[in-house]
Amino acid sequence: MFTPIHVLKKIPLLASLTEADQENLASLMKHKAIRKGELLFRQGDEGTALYIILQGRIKISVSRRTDTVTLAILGQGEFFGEMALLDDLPRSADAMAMEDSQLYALNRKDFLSFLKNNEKAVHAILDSLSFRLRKTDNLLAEMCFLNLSARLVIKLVELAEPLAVGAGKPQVCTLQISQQELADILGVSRESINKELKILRSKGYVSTARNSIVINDLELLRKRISYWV
Amino acid sequence: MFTPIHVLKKIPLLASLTEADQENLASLMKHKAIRKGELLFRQGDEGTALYIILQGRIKISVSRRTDTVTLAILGQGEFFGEMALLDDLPRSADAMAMEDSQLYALNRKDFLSFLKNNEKAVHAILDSLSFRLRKTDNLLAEMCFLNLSARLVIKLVELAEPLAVGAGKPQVCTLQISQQELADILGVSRESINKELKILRSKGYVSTARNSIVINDLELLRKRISYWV
DNA sequence: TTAACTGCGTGAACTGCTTCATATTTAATA
DNA sequence: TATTAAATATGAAGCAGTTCACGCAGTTAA
Repeated sequence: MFTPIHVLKKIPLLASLTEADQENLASLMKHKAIRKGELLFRQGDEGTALYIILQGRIKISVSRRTDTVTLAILGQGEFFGEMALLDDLPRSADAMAMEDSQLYALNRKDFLSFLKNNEKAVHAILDSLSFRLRKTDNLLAEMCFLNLSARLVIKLVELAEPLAVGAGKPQVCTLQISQQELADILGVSRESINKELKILRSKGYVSTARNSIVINDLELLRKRISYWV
Repeated sequence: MFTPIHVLKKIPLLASLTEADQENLASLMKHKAIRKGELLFRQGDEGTALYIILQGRIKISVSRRTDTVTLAILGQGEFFGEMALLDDLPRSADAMAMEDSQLYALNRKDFLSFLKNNEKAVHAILDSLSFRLRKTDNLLAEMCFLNLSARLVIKLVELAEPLAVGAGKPQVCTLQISQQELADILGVSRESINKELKILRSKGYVSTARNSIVINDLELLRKRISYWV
């Protein structure tokens, strides 16, 4: 069976548990594999479970007609889907796998009784909700205050940050993302993204290819942000 | 002393408490009066207390240079400022009194120990954070999907809803708000709001005056929303 | 009772982003 | 390998909302 206990240990939500409790909880969770492009749930669905990402990336987004706006992209160790369990309202967004992914699913009943017995887990949830609220508020402010050029650079750096671990100079960083996905994240058209990337390319900040953007020097982009923020 | 216990009883956060506990908690809280236009705290401040609104309206907003975007307007019975207490980060926004207001302030230590001893209060906090997160996500989606005409009507109805209690037909409703304030809420310029209001006025939906907008028939506006949403 | 200020009303010019149309390149698959 | 589909590239036209400029009316302060 697939039991990556080393992943569980890294999850803040579960960090407070003893190893025995972790294993115990793990046995309650259902392992779930999902292929790129598949929907885990969609807006309006009843919320039945919380998900923890063992591997892969999950996109949380809201759609209307043909338009889509991406609220978050979550990766290994992060969890999502707890909101509908807490307030008993329908799913507020879609959750889709951006790549083949491995998840743990914890159903409503087990999640709530887990919360009841683990004060630290409650704090982890409170922390995470606070964090997300701050992030969304920020996003809203950015949306109002900054134009696309600025928002794109900020988002590129944000996406690159977790990938740029090495200390080499210059810090090169490859984002596996399509222009359409970037457009959805920033709430603009794909063409606008393309136009902005052209400018960044001409200035040597990035190189682009199909489904990828290479940041040639992350530090340079970081400096560029301070112009606006 | 000013002890509006009838207000406390209506606050979901405290509803689970016995009357004795409510009085006890009330004695821990500091009463605070604040005049229109005064700042309770500003972005970047250290978070020292949670506030409960006894009377008045508090605007939560973020500013940059001369621009402002309003994240929420809170009224009687609502609480705010808990985020910075939960995650120990600086205030993420400004809080300003839109009118002379009466508040209760509960300091960090008392709030956290209150949470520790009241499971239901924890749930109230979780609920409220979930609710706000849903609301902000919605706002972001609206911002991306809808033009100003739509967003303005939606916001007018949202602001009018709590004031329109009577069942008279048509439901008339007066909003005490300036065009600048509306503009800040919707993240657009005052001139744009003025232009849209002119259209709504010409169609008979609203009448306007200095610092006020009268909705002539709330139901009519509600119907108008369904065109877009 | 002026004077100064604040909030509203409005037009003109501008601009950032959208939409549409059309190619081109690259990857998937029959 | 040929065919199809998906992602990128780019320009032209349009439009929603901004900025700036100004006038006006009601409200507050001197």
